[in-house]
Amino acid sequence: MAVHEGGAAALFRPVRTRNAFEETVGRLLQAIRLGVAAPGEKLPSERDLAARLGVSRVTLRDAIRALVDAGYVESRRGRYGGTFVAVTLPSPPPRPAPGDDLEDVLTLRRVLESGAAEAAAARTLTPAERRHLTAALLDVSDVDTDEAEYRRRDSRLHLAIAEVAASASLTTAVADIRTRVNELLDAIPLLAVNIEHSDAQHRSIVDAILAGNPVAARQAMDEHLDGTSALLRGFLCG
Amino acid sequence: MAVHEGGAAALFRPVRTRNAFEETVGRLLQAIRLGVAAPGEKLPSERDLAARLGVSRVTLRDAIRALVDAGYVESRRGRYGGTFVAVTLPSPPPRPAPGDDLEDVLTLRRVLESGAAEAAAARTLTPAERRHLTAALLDVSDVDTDEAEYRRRDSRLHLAIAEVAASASLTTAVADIRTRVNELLDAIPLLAVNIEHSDAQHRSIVDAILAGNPVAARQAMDEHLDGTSALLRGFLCG
DNA sequence: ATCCAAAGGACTGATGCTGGCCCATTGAAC
DNA sequence: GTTCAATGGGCCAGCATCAGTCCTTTGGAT
Repeated sequence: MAVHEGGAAALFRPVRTRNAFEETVGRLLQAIRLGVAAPGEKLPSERDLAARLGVSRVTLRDAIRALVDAGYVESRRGRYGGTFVAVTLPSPPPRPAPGDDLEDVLTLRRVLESGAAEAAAARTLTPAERRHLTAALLDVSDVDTDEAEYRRRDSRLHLAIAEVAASASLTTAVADIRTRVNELLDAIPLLAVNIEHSDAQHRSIVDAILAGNPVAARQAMDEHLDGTSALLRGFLCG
Repeated sequence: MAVHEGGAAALFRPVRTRNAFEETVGRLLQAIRLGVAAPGEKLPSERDLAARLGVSRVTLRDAIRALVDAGYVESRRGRYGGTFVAVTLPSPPPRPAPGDDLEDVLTLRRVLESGAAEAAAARTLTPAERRHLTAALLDVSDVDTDEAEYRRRDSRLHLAIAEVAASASLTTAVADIRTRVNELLDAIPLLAVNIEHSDAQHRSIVDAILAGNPVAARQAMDEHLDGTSALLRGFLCG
């Protein structure tokens, strides 16, 4: 009698997809792409970052070196020096075919992000959290025609929603799934119409969360996600 | 201007919590604890497992050795030999205080598992999937007073629900969160009353999924999870 | 003008993990 | 009874990664 095949795939998956160097590059890229580290901003010092990422300074430096070469960051020596996110970011390399995992990504995103919205609305938010959320919302609606910048602020709003759900693991999961979704979005054009829709939907979501209405928050998020899901399916699958 | 503090914590978290050996032990233990590898069953061969886990055979063997020493598995040499899950599993070591992450775990679990139930109900299941789900349901209701065995079958049912949601990443996430929940459950007693309640709730969940009713599936799962959440909060927090 | 603290840059020895190779054991098939 | 294939057991050279240490650059404080 051998192990049950169904669940085995989920558990006997690779323990480590990438090595420490690659993971580190990925993590930094993720921070830049999601807008957590905005253009021009300074990253933490190498010693600090290495400690936070649980990686040796050598490995971190190799990763930073790769990002410098690729044009994502710049390093300056001396006191008040550091590593800075480039003011003008390189455009991401063209992605290969998204393949089977389109539905995988969309399914997981719906579960995580709608769940986060509901969980956030179910809590009693502190004033700081309410401000954080509102600020992120205003940021998104305040972009003039820079597609890349819009996508970063959009990600930051969605991350902020996950944050106020007050589950660190959930925030992490949302950050990961957004990175995957963004990779797919990079392959398709962003239309002004979509942005207008999104802005209105963002407002509904945040309103529902601030009002403490979990059902409405979930529903608003569902609607919002359905929009981009349809967009992605249309461009990538049709 | 430094990086935005909120999201930074989610992204600048450790790249690797544990080393390859520890991760491997954890993965195998997870498979055993969740009942994916049931007592007496044979694990895949070392060469096969090492490949699936993306780890060298040396590392895998070290991990297996640790599990042999701990009494979780037994190895037999020769053709038709292999590594077998022990027939009587050791009881898990007493856990330290669960601490802050109780709410973290419970929040994420609700998001993932209720989301999985809804996603599963939203699909049109194949006959094989319907059978898989039904079989897992019958398995759970068919346990006589063996607490550990009950928990394994319970986990397998919940995993089966995630599987029929047809998102590999979601299945993985559910497996991980269940491992964390089970660690907490190990610290508290399981009452017969709870089992009866659970059986009825399991039936409602599966019924809703088979009927293709996402709203009912989510609601049933929410109710089910609320039960154990309350139990855990009561025992661990009060 | 000098000093100094904070940052990046560079090196080294120790350790973990890998990939490959061969040996030892077992039970079925012939 | 011999053979053979599949499996666990063990070993080793090489590479990745780590922790620690020291050097270099820079600009504000004195």
